[in-house]
Amino acid sequence: MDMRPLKHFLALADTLHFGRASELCHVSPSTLSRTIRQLEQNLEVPLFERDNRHVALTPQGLIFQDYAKDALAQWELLRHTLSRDADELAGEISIYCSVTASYSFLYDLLSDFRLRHPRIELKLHTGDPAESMARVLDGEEDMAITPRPRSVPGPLAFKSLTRSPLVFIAPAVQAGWIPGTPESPSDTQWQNVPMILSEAGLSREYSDTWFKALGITPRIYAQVAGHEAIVSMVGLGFGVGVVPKIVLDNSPLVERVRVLPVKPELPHYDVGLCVLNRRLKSPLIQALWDEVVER
Amino acid sequence: MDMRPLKHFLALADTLHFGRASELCHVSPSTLSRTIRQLEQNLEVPLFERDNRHVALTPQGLIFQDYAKDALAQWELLRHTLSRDADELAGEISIYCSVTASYSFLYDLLSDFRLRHPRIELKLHTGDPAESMARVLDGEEDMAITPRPRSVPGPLAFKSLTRSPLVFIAPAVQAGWIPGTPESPSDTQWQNVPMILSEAGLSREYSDTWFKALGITPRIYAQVAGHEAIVSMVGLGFGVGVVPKIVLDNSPLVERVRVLPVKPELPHYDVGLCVLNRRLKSPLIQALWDEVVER
DNA sequence: TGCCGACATTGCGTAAAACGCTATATTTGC
DNA sequence: GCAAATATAGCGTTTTACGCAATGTCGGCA
Repeated sequence: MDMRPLKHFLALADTLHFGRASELCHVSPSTLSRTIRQLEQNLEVPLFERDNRHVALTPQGLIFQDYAKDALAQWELLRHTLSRDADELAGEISIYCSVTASYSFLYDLLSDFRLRHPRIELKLHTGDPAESMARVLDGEEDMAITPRPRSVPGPLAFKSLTRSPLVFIAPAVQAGWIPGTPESPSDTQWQNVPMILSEAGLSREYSDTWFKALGITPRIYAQVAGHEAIVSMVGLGFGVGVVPKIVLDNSPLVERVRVLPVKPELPHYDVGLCVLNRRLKSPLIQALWDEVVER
Repeated sequence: MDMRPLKHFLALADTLHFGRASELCHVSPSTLSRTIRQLEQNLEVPLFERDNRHVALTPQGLIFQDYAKDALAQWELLRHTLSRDADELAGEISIYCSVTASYSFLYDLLSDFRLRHPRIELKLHTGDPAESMARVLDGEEDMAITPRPRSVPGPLAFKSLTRSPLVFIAPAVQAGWIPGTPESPSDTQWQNVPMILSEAGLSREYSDTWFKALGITPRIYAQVAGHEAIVSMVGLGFGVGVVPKIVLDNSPLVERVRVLPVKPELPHYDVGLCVLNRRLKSPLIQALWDEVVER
């Protein structure tokens, strides 16, 4: 935006003298004269009454003077606002994660980040990790805390934050169907166990693979969205579930459940930050990304 | 003021697509791209995060979007305001006149003018007509109602509005010093008459000339600024005054004074509108001038 | 009254910039 | 891996902006 016409106008309105005003603006008198003429043609009203000897503001010029002062002030204010924002990163980052992530390591990460970039607002959306990839790919969220999938989609970048074993959990109270010897699984031992599994997502895939590898057909009692809900249901005694251990560690129901020491163990759950590759160029995203990389 | 950068920015911010935005703005995509880049360089902050495939507003872009909408709205508002003012004359005209003028013919003139140009504000300043010329010449007033001087100064235009005889007035009540036979003036008759005259101005000049022509040296009791004050003092019985008859006609004290039928009569007082020639180009001034000419 | 100086404006030649077309590089979706 | 999409850089042309010098006009002053 070229604000010179406004500045030139104001200089002339102040001095009422083309020569002096043009000096103030560091342009030739002819340039100033043409600038004013352009303004007048643009607005289709005369701003100055003038002859070869006198210059005076018209009533419209008086109105325009108010406008010009205002517009210039707003422009300068904008520049200051923006330049302050340029020095210090500011804006908004939306992060999708599970409740557990928001309670555990993510909390520390974001605390540090917030101290370093107080003017970046973080919007935390919690939900089922199974959806996290899709949400990031669709651009609904800037980032997500998500388990590393078997293969990371091309447009996505993934940075591991923590690992956590997937574990079988059973109610802390006794129940007839809880496998007595989880170290040596067998179809008979598992066929009557009511399983509480994720509807979808990596933990479900790993569970399915685990059962399939042992030739076991599990009895699925409930399919749940969100690991935290699995803990709840298991704690209530509805069955046996599979969750990352970190979910357990951050659950208020940890006393109500116990880990079944099954063999073979389930794979580890690699939890990390996930973001569109191209969005890494954004200074805000990059700042958070770098914070993670430092760890 | 070229507002296109703002329009282009807003189009891009809406569509987030250079191709479509450039169509909306009737420019080529490369032009739009350069316009945005210029804005960003000017403000020294990025407004869009973009690669070859995606466009997104930065936090600063969001701020600028608010600014741009606002600035454009104000600009349009200004244009409307000014164009309305262009159709209908608006502004301010200052007029200097005597109290009498403001009470008499000027009132009618301005009433009509106000109906025709309701958006022109008139600022009436009253004072001694003797000063009127100087005030107009100095640019302190746009116009003045003033007696036509013996010779009108070059830079001034004068348009006669009305004529009024200069008259001698005496108190209505009897007083020993009031000339008994004003039709035949003589030094003896006048030498003891306390005269109440203008400090300056045409009426004073004419009075002086009248006395001089008759070889009379008047006894000046008081020199007053403003004809109305002369009527007051005469009405109070302090002496004999010289005022334009029109002042008398508009005075509440008209019953307290009477006109002396002196011979020879004083010249007529030619009262009219006076304005700087060069200011006649101003549409406002011209409108009022034309109104006078029509009469 | 006539001349001089001040000053806004215009003509003109040059410099700069703006514009559109085309080409290019990169990315996405199939 | 290929083809479509798309923001952008290069380039030649057109438009615009700028300053200098000239012009015309208005006040002031002798």
